Amino acid sequence: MSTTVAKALSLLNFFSEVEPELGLSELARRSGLDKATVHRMLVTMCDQGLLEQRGNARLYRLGAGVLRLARIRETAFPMTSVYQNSIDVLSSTIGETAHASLISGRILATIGISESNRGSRVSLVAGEILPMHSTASGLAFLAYAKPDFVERVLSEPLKGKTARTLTDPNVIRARLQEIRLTGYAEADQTNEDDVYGIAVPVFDADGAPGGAIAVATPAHRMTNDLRTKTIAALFREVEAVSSQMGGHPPSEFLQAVTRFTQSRA
Amino acid sequence: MSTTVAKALSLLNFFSEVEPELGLSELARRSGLDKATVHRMLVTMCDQGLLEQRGNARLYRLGAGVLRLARIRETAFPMTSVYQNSIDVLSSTIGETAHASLISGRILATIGISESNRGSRVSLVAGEILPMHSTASGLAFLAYAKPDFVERVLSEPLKGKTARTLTDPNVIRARLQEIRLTGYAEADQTNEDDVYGIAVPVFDADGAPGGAIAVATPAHRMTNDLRTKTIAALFREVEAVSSQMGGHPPSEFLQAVTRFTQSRA
DNA sequence: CTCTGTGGTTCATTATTATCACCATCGGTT
DNA sequence: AACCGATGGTGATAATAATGAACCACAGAG
Repeated sequence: MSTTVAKALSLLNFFSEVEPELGLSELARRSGLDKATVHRMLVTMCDQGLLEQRGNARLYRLGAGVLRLARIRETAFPMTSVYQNSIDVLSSTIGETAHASLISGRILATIGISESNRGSRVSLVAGEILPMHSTASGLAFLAYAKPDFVERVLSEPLKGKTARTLTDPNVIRARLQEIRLTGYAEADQTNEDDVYGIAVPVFDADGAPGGAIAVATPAHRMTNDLRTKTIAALFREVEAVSSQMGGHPPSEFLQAVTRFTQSRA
Repeated sequence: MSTTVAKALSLLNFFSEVEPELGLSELARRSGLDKATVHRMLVTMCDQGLLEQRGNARLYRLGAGVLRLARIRETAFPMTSVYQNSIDVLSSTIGETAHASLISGRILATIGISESNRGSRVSLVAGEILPMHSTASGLAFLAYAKPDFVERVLSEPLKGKTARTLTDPNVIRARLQEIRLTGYAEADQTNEDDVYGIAVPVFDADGAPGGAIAVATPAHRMTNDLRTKTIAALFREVEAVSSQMGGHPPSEFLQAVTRFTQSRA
């Protein structure tokens, strides 16, 4: 994080669906960097198209450059379309909100959402960053991530999002071991009150986790039946996604899936 | 361009639909930067999610971070969807390939393509950067851009893409004046042989040009009839796009449109 | 009219960055 | 095998670019 490029790019993480425009002082405050420093970075990022200034207004927003880059990536390596397909299936069959996330550097980024059409449902914001330790998706990813990646995450301070969030690294390590045995991760109100999440990792061609797909349910609505139904659906879709993108889940994961399906029969 | 952040971000411009993955040495060569420098930049950009390394392979490609950023921008300020709609209409009514581009920093980036379904048609690559001086879109944009922007573009060396490319700044300035009078720009094989482009600028809420929409036709197929038909369609769509996005074309442009429609009646 | 916030600028100091040389590895040739 | 020319990647030092405090100008609130 000591490089200037990293500092500049980290400014991009402050933009979100709910705050798509930010001012100079605001960004300086949040990043902890000097106003002059931030200003220079913003100007160069505008110059490169990653950001742009709202006409007369002084606020900054994400620029057209990100649209172009995303388009290049998506035409060369279609992933959002594949994931979107699967989470659409999930939300319609389960009747709850589903979402997909991909590892982006060291953070997990939501890249697809499919909300259920029920009146009461979990609502998510596009492009949100999922905490690794408190979300089902994060835990599912961590369980299969490289050990040094896991340790880097666990060495950082783990924010308690709710009263039930796991913040003890040792407890989390034990949890990851459980997840490796079952193949899926659960987050019962550990990231947000009243939200029960179940997630499954998605793997790339090298057997490394590339992200996760998940279903988020209002906690009070979760039953044992819905739980097994959701897990089965997630396993089905992770299989579909893997085959479409040439992913190769590790044998450890495939065995867990087999155990689950056999125990149901 | 002297700042390190700009140098790092400029590396992103070497990725394209046809070359979605690039190696360290290749990027160093094209950028003219030192290998070690480029390597450090690539590592930090990977760390920030803008890039990622293809598993075991050494090549770098655009990361999931750009997908996330694009999603945030698109949900907050939907533009690609609006543009896509218009160019779909264009390509189907005219029967030729249409595309849309947005200003991204100092470059014009293709963010939407709608190819015609004819056997012989102009084919475009997604995410391509359009030269300002040799494409119809570029000229249409320049004609309404701020003078200092125009001069900055014209002060750089202008590459002759074909035998017919305009490279003399003074000739181009005169051309921009003509475009302001007519409201549309034409590029008869000035960017690519056998390609005849017609473009119209799109304006944002402040009356500044934000991009362009264009129709590209195989040059041999262009007739006076097709020409006027295309221009009329472009004017219709730029009006549609403007109203949907709250754009405000300057009076100079609106007058040119009026002159065109009256001359047809 | 002050007070406090904003976006933006300047410039001496300092810390980051660029550069060179280097190493390990791979694949094809001789 | 030995060689060659690529490749990706690494470290130390010289050179450069980043930093941060103080500074404007402006706008809205009291």
